[in-house]
Amino acid sequence: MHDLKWIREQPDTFDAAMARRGLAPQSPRLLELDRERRRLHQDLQEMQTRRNEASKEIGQQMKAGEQDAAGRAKQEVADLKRRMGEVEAREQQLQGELDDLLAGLPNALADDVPDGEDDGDNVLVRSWGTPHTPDPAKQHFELGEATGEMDFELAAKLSGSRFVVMKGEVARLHRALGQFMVDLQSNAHGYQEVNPPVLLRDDALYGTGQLPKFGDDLFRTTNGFWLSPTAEVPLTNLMADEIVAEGDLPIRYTALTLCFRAEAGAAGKDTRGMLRQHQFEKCEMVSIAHPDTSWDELERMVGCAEAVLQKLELPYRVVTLCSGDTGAAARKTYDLEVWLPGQGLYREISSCSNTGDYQARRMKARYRPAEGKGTRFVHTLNGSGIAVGRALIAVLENHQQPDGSVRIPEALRPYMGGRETILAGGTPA
RNA sequence: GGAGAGGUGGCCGAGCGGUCGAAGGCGCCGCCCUGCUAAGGCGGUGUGCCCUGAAUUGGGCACCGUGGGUUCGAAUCCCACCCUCUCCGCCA
Repeated sequence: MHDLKWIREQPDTFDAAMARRGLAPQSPRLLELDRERRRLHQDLQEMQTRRNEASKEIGQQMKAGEQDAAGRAKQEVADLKRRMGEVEAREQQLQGELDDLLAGLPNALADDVPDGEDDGDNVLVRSWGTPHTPDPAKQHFELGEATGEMDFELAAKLSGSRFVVMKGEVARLHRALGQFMVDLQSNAHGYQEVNPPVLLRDDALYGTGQLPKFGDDLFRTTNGFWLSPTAEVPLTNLMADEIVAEGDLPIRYTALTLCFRAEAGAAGKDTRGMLRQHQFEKCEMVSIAHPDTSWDELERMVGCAEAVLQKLELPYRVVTLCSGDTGAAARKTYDLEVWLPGQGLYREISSCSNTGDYQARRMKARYRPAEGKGTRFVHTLNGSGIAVGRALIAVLENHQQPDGSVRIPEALRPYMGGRETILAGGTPA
């Protein structure tokens, strides 16, 4: 959601920002609606003022027994009310139109976001670790299916495509990864652990920007709940309609939750294996930040996500998403891409964004400045810290041994009952 | 799912047709008093929008769960919806 005052004051800047998103100039129509709406609003206010005055007069006249005067005043208010009804209906219509337009517009990109079409134009920031390709370099599903502990056919029986059944050591590894991540983000990085609902109401999805435009990507229950596509939604919406003290910022939350995505636009993409599932686990980080420090907070958050990959000994690189690849709610996004030797590619495993006040405006999340009056919108950030299913893939593929077994990285062993290796000799646990 | 109660300002809690943006208390902020502390005194303390302005200036409008309605006038009356709580049922 954009600030109408900003659009009024700097329509050219605003249109330039929308142009980077591939949109035609929006300000002429918005400002036309805004002008007309405000004109009607002023008329309405004047009529309301007069009505309030007249009603007071009527009260006094009735008390004083001046029936005639009271009758005349009542007539005046009756006329006024008829006109007010018309003006009010028109104003509401314009307001609705304006809200709909504004709600559908993407966030303005940060100045340092590179221009580009798609993920091919993303810009490398740094990389960590040395990608190596074991021989043989099996894909994760080959490793998992070899012992029967990762089973897609079994999952298809229950739920169709884009689901998996994990068993034994693979299931244990998956659980270990999730625990490890949420422990790291909460204990070491200061994010408060939260266990939120993942069945959500319309308002929550609207607040973070999935609605009204991207409902197709989501699952919905028959009684109107949305299945959370990421804990970003419940965690960020904890701040909806709240006003916090300036000194309370930043507020940092983390949660390990299931995520559900319809993957409507991904037909035929990544159909093999666990890379793209309708249901997956993710450790999410959300920061509620002061506007002055939200860019620093973004860098910090990326570091918190990177820490996971470093401790898991997984080579990765950090890229800045280009204009065409940056999500609608974000001002700027860093992706972490982990090396997957089975595919011989870097693949996204975390995405960290600063949305500025875009989501905060939608959900009315504010803080009270220590100095001065009024309230200001907070900035909200979200990042994966990190996707559990994809981390599982990365661990299997990067730490696979020639015999098909997989070495457990040091940091994970406490969560694996001390085990150093799994899938040894193709023997199920 | 059945029966009942209720949704008012940061919190508690009055108000039940006009003078209510809303008593009172708590909390918070400022000042005063008390040679410390506690107690006490005075004042202030919601949000959004519109007009105006150099301004944290002046003025106005709206908001007492949400949306409608009745009325000259609604926090107060009526209707619908949402939510919360209690008991019963079911259940991890």
